[in-house]
Amino acid sequence: MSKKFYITTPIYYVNDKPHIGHAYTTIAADVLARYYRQKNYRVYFVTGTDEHGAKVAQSANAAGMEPKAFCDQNSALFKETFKALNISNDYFIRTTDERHRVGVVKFLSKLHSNGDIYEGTYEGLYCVGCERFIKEKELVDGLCPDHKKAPEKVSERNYFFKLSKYLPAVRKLIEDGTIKILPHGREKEVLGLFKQDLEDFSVSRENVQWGIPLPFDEKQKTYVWVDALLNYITAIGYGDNDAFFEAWWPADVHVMARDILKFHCVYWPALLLAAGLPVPKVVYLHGFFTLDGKKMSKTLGNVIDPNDLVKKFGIDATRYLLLTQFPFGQDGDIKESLFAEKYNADLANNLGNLVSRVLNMIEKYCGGTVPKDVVSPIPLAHVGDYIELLQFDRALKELWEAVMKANQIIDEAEPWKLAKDPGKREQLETVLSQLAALLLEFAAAIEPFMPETADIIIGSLNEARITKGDPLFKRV
RNA sequence: CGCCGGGUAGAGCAGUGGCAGCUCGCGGGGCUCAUAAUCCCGAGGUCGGGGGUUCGAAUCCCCCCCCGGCAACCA
Repeated sequence: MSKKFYITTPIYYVNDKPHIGHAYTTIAADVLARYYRQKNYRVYFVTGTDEHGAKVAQSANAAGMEPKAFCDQNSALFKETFKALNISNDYFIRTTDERHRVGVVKFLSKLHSNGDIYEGTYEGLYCVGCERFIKEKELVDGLCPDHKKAPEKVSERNYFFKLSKYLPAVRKLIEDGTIKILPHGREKEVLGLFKQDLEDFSVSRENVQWGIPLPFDEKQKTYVWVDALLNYITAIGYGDNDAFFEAWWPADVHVMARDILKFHCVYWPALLLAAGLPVPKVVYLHGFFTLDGKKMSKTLGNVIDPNDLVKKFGIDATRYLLLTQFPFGQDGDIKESLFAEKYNADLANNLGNLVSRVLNMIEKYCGGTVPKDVVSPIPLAHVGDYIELLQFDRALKELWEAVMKANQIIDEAEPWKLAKDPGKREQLETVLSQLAALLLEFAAAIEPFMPETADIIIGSLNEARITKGDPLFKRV
């Protein structure tokens, strides 16, 4: 039996349309999923949408829709976008799914009966303008800095999770590497959190309507973050399919952006321990990016819709362009204006043109068949290792070095001259066969990143009669 | 206030103690199989500023400046 690999993205909040941040995370996870499938792992790849909470209810109201209808509409947008990006998820979970509700109820009931959930009162300062609780130290002269208004003192009856009881255990699991937090710098950040103010947190909301009712107090709704985290287990059958759940849990890797580190590296393991479940093996926090040096935001109007990129550059190019902006795991800046430049240079000129030259010469000089069975002259030794470490930029760099080297080989060998000299037939056939082998090896290695491109290259070279065909990437 | 990250050629980024690298762009040359593509050569950097450690620092330590993020249900 081959090894299993369960990989997740965060579930995305349906309050917003999909943007390139969502695309970035999901493409990265997709690369891993495809890579491990290629290695014959049994892979289960889950993404989905997070649909509860006051904010969604408000947005639905503003749109004149019922919350569920609003969620149906926006969740569908994510599904469509991921399809447009050729994301190979095995399952798409929605927190409004009935099976998710069943799992959440089971989970919370368990914690409640274990005594890890207790009733308390949350007291805080609430700013109506911000529509949130703010901390005393955030206030300027006793007023909300954004709205210049005094916050109201509000107390709310809530149920709390005994986080404090599990903190030492979670910390130990991180320190001894049972839960790997990557890249390495992030582990330090998480361990730093344990020295700060980690308190028991509320798992319910009294005045939120749009949510999953608590099994032990139907008037209260499940706090949306708890609801959301549980997707990782309900998606694989916690609550309605024990065998399936046992087969896949724990997650081999949770991929996400670094802003939700605390929820995934502290709260989530603690909740799992309380329920007597294994903890995830790896949590990978990738970097944040800015757009043209500015934070991505709706008010600045610099949000990029991944569907627009796909329309302009195609699916594989969009995947490539997003992952090659900066090292995965670090922060970086994305300049949309550079996409076209990089597309032309890397994809149209280097790779696309290489494929054209090789296919054309095989068609012209060798009658459309690869004459010899030889090995590629350029090894791709580390691509797999880099992918396993989520160093996508390095993997792609090694692949592109091979492409550039291939172009050099052609210029040095000058097959067009060899073709004119019958005495050099042997050399001609060898070099073209080597190039064909190189392209096949390249295609296999690029498949996790650019599945369609890989198929086209492999398909072209497997034709009974190879022809030049259409350009892989037209210049823009 | 706190916490995290960044400031390296015109642009985008690697490099974390030992002669400063890659890609794009730019200038010159070559080739003609190819998507005005490709190949070769070249110009271009006080590695944010200052101080220190060291035989030696972009790389380690201290101070400062600038940019971004988290803390706020936008990956």
